[in-house]
Amino acid sequence: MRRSTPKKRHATLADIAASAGVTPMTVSRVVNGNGYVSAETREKVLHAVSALNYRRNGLARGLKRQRTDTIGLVLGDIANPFAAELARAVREVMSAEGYNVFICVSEHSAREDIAAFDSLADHRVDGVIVATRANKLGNDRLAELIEGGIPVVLIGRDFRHPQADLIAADNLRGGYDATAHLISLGHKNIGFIGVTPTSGVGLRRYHGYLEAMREHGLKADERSIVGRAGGGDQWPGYSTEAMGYEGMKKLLSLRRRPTAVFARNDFTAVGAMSAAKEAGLRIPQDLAIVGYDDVPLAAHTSPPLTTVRQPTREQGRVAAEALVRRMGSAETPAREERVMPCELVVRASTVAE
Amino acid sequence: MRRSTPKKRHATLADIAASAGVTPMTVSRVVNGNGYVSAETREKVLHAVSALNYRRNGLARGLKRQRTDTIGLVLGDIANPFAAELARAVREVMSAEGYNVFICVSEHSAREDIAAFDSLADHRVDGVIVATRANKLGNDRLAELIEGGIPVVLIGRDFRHPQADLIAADNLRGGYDATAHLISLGHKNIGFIGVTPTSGVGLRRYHGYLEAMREHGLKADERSIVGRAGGGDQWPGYSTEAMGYEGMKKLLSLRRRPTAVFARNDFTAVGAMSAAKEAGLRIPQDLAIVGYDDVPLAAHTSPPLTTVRQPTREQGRVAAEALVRRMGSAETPAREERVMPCELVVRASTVAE
DNA sequence: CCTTCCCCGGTTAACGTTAACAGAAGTTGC
DNA sequence: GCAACTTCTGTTAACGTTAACCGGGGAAGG
Repeated sequence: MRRSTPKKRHATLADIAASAGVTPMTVSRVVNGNGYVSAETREKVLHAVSALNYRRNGLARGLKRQRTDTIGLVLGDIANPFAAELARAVREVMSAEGYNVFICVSEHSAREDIAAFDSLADHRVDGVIVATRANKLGNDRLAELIEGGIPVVLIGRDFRHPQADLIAADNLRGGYDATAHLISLGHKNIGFIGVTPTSGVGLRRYHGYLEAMREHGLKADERSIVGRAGGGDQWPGYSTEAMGYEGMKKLLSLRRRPTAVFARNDFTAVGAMSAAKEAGLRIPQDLAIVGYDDVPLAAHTSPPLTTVRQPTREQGRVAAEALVRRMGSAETPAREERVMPCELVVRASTVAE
Repeated sequence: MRRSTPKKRHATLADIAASAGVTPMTVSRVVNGNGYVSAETREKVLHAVSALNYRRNGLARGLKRQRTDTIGLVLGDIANPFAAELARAVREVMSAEGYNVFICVSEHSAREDIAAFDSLADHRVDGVIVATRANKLGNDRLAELIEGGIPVVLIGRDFRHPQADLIAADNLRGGYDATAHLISLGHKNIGFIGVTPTSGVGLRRYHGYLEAMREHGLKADERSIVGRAGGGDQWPGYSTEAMGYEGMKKLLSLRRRPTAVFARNDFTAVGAMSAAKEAGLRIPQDLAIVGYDDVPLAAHTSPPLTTVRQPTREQGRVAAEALVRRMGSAETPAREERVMPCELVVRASTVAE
């Protein structure tokens, strides 16, 4: 038998007050645990609270108190272990400080970026941590929010604003180190998977790659740099095994195929490995591969993947602490920037054991 | 030079109204695009809006309107491609319906589960989709919320409530099929990685495994069932390569080691593969492995992983649609349950090519 | 006994928005 | 010419909470 029940309205302070024979103010004191209330009154109130299944209204509360004890975290891609780790670190700090964390996902689209900012701003979160990639429209809206008075901290988003802190890993250096590592192994023809040369602006690790090639007198052949086709949105923004797989296939079809490949991240690297093995190449003897991020998976590929570890947890922690500071101060503090070092992790995908 | 700027207060309707020489109500009409406003007045108002960088206060608005056009999505583990895909599907439907989605992460802890529910309830979201694993405390709080009138839809959470819909994949059948597949290949000694036999209650795919073994007259040896050590929280809830790796090591040390393994999910399977290869075993000749979820990675392991695909996107979509229906109806509709079929995907980790 | 301080609880007035209603001016229809 | 309707704007009163203030009763201290 299927039945519908009429919808209930939420109990309010006034309902509890009436039921307990006190004023709403007294109930407020009880549920918030501040002010003086006699044990007897508290008892009565708590009884009514649980009898009526009362939950305080955060909207009214936030409106009155002018704060919500909530922050927003904007992520580009939730499927990414990097984002997950970041979120975990942010949450740890914020929980300890008494804040809730609401996560919004932008899927790496400027439009969704803006939608996320707006929706968080509308809800009057006390602050926002933004960890999505930079884009013009998003930056503009972000500037508006910041100038409107919302504390903002950026993680790895290439956007400077005098009133927002920026935390980032040193991806330029990481990309440089990864490439230099391959060069030191004797590789001269090194490919890059994960960005189209014409639109790779802003991808730091790609620029690190270019810099290392140039500094060592090597040519970064445009044909050895592959990424999403036509700059379109064929792949969901960040990174996929599919992108690495397709990219590698393209590289393998070149007349002078690279002897080493630097992939923009570990998943792309895994896809590339898969394509290489399918073509009968041995790793690292026939082809050396480097990834980026050191996701848990990287230690368990075969062979295990050489990669660049970024201090994910630390970035999250530092960003959260910066935001707490920013939210706590009556003035808007001046901008701070922290660039944190990455670390090359050498495994068997570049150096045979 | 470092400088602090004094914090700004947000402009309100009244500020705009004063600046444009109209009443707040008129401004409200302009920013919400309803009611009649002359073109001339609208122009004046919009001018003031952008000049003062006005953003409407969602708290006040929500308080007055008794709705926030926002829903909450509670996930257990954000690092998981399954969760990511789910979130994407939910967001797609919800965006189209005009709702924002705020995501909360519980890290598979009952306490965080409750914290997430409370924080969403406090913010008076219009509805909640819960995709975390069941636990007693969380279920109890969830029941309170539901009975308090918040529309709730569950995804894959083993908890029945007469006023909440439940969407789930048929993990029992999936686990059965995976195991039956191994049995049909001639395996008799089949291990399971990802659950401790004593506390594996509620993990459907594990029960599917047990059922298949029993039905085919095979014994599921307790020593061949491995999971987190001591039921503690050594691994972050869900699944990791590390768990699969350690679990496999344990299985390999048995006197009668299994010839096939069913892992609770793909990441666990990858870890297991890594340990098996390290021990010099060939897959699938010496050891067959099946995973679960069919994450993008699964097609790119070596060998590619046999796994069970669940209709992730569909679950998200169906759940979102159910929630929309639930939020839209004046009555609280009766419970609906949808169990969606899984599909065995055979690859080279069980059957050599 | 009088001051001072601590408890305990009530009263008032917002916080920023919008639903509901009211009214004025112009327009249409017959 | 008058009713009925449309267009525009303003007024009022919440939505549910809490900061700030007020006051009475009792205990403590001189």
